Amino acid sequence: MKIINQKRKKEEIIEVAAREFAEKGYDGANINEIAIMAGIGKGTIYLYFKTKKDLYLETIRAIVDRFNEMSEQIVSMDLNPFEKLKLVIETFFQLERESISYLKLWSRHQFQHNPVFPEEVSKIFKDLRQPLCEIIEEGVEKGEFSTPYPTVTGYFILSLIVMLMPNLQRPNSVPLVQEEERIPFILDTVRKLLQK
Amino acid sequence: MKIINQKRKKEEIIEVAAREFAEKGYDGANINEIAIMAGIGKGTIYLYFKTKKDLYLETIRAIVDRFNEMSEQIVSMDLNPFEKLKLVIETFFQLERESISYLKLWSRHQFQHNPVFPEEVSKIFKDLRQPLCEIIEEGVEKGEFSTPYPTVTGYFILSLIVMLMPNLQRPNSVPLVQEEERIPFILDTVRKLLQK
Amino acid sequence: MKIINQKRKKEEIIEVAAREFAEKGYDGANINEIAIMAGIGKGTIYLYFKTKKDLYLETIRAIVDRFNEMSEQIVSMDLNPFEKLKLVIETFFQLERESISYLKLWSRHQFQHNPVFPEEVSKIFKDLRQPLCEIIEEGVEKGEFSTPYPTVTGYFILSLIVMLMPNLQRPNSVPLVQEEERIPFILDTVRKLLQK
Amino acid sequence: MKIINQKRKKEEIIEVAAREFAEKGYDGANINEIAIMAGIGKGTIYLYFKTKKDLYLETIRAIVDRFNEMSEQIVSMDLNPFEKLKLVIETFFQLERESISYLKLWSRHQFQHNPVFPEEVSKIFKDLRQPLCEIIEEGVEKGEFSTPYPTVTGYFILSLIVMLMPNLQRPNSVPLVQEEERIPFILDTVRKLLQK
DNA sequence: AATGAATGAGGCTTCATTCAT
DNA sequence: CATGAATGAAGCCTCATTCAT
Repeated sequence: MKIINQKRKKEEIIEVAAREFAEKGYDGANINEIAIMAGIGKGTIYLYFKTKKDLYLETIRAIVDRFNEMSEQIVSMDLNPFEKLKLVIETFFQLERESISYLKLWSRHQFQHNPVFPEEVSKIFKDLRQPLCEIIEEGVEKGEFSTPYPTVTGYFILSLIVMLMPNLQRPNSVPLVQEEERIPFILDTVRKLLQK
Repeated sequence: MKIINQKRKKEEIIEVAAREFAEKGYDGANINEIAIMAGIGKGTIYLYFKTKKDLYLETIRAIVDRFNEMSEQIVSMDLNPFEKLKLVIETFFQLERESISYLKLWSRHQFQHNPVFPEEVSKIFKDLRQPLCEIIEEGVEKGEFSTPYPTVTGYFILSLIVMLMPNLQRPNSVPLVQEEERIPFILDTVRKLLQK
Repeated sequence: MKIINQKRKKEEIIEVAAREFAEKGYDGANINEIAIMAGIGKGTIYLYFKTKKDLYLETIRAIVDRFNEMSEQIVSMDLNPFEKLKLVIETFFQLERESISYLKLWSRHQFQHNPVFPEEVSKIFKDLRQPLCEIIEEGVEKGEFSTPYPTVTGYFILSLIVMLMPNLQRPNSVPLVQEEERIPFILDTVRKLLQK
Repeated sequence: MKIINQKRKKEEIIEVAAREFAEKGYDGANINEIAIMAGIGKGTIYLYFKTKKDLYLETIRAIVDRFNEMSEQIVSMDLNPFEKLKLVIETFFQLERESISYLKLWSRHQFQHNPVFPEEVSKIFKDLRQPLCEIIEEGVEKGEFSTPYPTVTGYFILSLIVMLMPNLQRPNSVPLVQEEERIPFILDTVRKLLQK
């Protein structure tokens, strides 16, 4: 019972911390502000996380776990690879609406070298499943897709998805693709990249 | 004469600052270390840049300028769009070898929602030319390429290029594509995405 | 009955607190650790002691009381002064084996200008009997001892005793005197200092 | 030149720090207050000392060095042991008047186990010369003194000296010996302890 | 023009103390 | 009575920035 409450409290703090870290970055984030936003005292955070770094890494870890959960659900479904891809893509756009902070933090480390705790973060990201990659590999094995680099293509599609999320981009950096056009466009691109 | 020296000095400082910012991020970067690495006194930096933020933004500005220069050179050449694309791609891989710091800083703002000075950096990036986008648009106009979203496709190819630069990625995050395979693979992908 | 239990509880806490204070000093001591070592909750300590300072002072007070009890026993015995001195000395070495924490705390205030709560501690130490001093004064009165400063000599002997307790000294600071040699050496010194 | 100034600055800070540490102990001392008392900014202290602990240990080290200098001077003089002892004793009382902070800090670690950085402090105190011990040993060798434990006797005399410094004692703890009586009394005691 | 010694705002972290259960 | 989760004051330390030389 107590342990469950502890866990819930940690999750609450992580939720708030994710917002702060996503908005201001690791160094810009302020433990005190996180506490205030979480409606608790500064010291309370230290009951649940040993240091700011710890809080950050546990936040990253929580994101990885959440992503993996979703990946597992989709990958294990009884669908053909293309339908699975579509589902993953839809799920990402759902995340954009529901968990933009998580998505920001994830993308900051998913793509490109980031200077905050590279080793530790890399270790955590080792556990992150890449459903697009897995599905494409599966499709190639089944003979439904064709590409010389399935994994790279998976990451590549991922970057296209992210590119079409205005909230993850610099303002005005990437031209608007109408919301309802995004998924068809991505699927069309997938087809081009993976057709036999 | 004096002004020329001033300009050279600024460029030298920016060169060093780019290394520091690329390696440690904005907050992690240390003005004193930049001074030491530049072989000058800490105070001297403040003769050329009002604040650390200023130095950072001017560094970003310098990168944008340098990139634009190269873009201008290539775009204005008398080549067909596909050959231009190839040249841009080759130039990026050349940058990877010669100016990794610039590339890191550029990619951090090009592809990541980076939390440092988003408005100011966005303003600077507004001036950044996107040669891939321009060339693809040109190719579409000339009827040599076909794609519903030329600009997005330009950014998309860009992200593929970056993805194949191990130095810009988390360690072990993206599978190795042999160096001599990279450009052919990218060009092949370009063809798939832009073929009529 | 309840009050008796209260008293016993206080004594238990003080016992543990003495260990912690002796080992880590006042500031280094940790209320939570004291609670854990005492097998009670942190809040419980505050049912018995208003503040950490209070706990410290009551610990000192307890030590003074315990020492006084022993002093009273010995001083009131029907022995000649020299035998009493010997008994006191033996008692101190017994304390070294059985109550090293008490001894450490006592000696820290008996011999060192210790910066924690000097006034309050001084007030408590006013009540501390100095059996060596008393006995020497008695001996001088009875004409068995001779010294111009009986009290100082008492303290002086005390410091010799403490000096021969390795556990109270900096590691390796004072050369070893074999355990069985200590009391004879002290008594010999006493004779030198007090002989007529 | 610059290095000399640096050294002088360090010494100035140590001078002030010694006062603060002597008065309030390590934990009670406040870096900011030390800075204010030294008439400098808080950050300046950190130009000369890496941490508060470092400042403390360097303060202890400075005390040890100063004491050693005096010891060397006296021990190497061409006097007989008894006259040297007298000189050492006089020097200590001179220190009492001129460097009470140093004396307080020294005595806090010279006598008895102290909880602040015991290992590091012990290492520094290993270098502290004990002139009384040295002189007594010399006297024993020359056949002028007689005692089974020359070193212990040296420490013992030392504790008598300290005991007669009211400023190092709890208020009212040790009875007053008139200032002009102190040295004769100590010398008399020395004679008793060391006579053949 | 160039320097680097000095500064102090700001942020992380600890821990004695409180109080709702 | 007893608890321990929660608090926030307090203090160490960093580092961008200043300014006297």
